[in-house]
Amino acid sequence: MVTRFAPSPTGYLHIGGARTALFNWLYARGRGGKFLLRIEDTDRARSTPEATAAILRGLAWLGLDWDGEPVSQFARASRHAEVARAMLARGAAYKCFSPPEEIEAFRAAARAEGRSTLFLSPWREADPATHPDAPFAIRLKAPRTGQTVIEDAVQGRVVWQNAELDDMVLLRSDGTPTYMHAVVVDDHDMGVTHIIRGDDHLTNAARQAQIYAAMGWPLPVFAHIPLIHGPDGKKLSKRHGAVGLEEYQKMGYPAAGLRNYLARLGWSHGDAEVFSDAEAKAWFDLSGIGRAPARLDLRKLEYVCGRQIALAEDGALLGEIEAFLAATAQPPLTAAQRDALLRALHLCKERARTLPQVLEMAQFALASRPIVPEPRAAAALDDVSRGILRELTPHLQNASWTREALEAAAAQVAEGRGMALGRLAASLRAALAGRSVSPSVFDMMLVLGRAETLARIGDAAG
RNA sequence: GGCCCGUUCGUCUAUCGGUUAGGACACCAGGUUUUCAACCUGGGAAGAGGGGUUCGACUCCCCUACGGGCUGCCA
Repeated sequence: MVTRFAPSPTGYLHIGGARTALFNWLYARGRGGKFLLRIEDTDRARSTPEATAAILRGLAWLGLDWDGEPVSQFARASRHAEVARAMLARGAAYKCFSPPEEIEAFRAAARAEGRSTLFLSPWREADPATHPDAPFAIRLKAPRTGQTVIEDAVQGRVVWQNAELDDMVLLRSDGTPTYMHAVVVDDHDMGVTHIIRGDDHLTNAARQAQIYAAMGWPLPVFAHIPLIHGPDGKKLSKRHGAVGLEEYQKMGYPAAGLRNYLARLGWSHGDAEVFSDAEAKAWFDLSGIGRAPARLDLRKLEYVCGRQIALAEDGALLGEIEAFLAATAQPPLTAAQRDALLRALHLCKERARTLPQVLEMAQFALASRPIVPEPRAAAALDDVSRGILRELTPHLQNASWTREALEAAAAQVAEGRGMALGRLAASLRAALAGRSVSPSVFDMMLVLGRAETLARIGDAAG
């Protein structure tokens, strides 16, 4: 089986498009099929190489790998024309000499009078001998009676009366193919067996089915998925905030979290909420896709991302962090920082929902001496606190470097002073991390090691 | 205007004729805690409206309302 994602390169990769791509990818990857990419760049005015690059970059970041080289629809124009001529030859299409302005005028008048705007070309049954020597479009000779039926894997059986569908243009009078025709020819030639796309194409499916029928090509399975809406239930647009996938990357959502969240948006597998890619591939099925549009909920996205961060392997998480730093134009990690981060990551995963939050928690490992405490942390380093830190120092020098021993040493000193361990911990946190929020102070000590820990405490205690 | 699709807690959803309508996010209360989180326990919260069909409808049919899509020699 073969699926595909076919975006128009007219801008960034839309979050909705990313989900469509994800569904196609999951379906193919879960079944040992192929996932192809086609760039629908026939609109020369709006298509740009930059947009194509942005889309490929977005898919790569999301972790959706495609098979083979991306296909350019524009590059296949001659093939589209060839098929249109073949349809002409077999009588499935005809030359229409009606000038576009004339058709437009007809439609305008029909609309104004409340009549059907369905245009029936007078050239449909014309004798070729009467053809003028003039520009013509090639139109599909669509059936005028009966029905066109799509057994949609998501929407169910959808029926159109053929009398309500007009003869669509396949090839324009300038010889270029229309979108409707190019899509069918490409999907057929690429061997696409399952078309999973937004339900804004549901009506198009009827017209495309007519082309498949005219060529005698087998109809692929259609699955028209509902679009993603904004929190207000309206179609997702820029006024809702972020719509481009790259914006989500820059906000620090990990790709694994986005994959998980997006998969659950409009699709479900029982009560499963947080799952791995392997599980998603194994479970994903067209029958699990809902029919109603889903709204984007950033809070749940964050929750899922938090869980995925907690579940991530350190190496994979490090990769996500480095991609995040690059995407947000921050300085890359030094080799020493990489090592330190790798050692500290297990302390930061459980308590972060986004990558910047991981970095925030890992600050103690990334920073180097002298640690300059933030104002909030500095308050925990008054004269009394520094005295206590000095008192604690010899205990730490002698303690075995285990969490239990370190905690016992601190508890002993705190008790001796008749103070709560929490207050001593705050001072240690300020000395070790320079922050008022960090992982457990004893965990930080284990990661930093005895020498670094004592050096930082010495710096702070004066 | 015509055609087509949709409508379960605030949000994502389960249910595929018989359930006290389940789960998750969010929210509220409590617990745990060296910070922030995380985590644990408990709580409130839903079938758009109206007709049918049926012993019995969230589930099937019809109408209405409200959303959305298509209706191009755009994609």
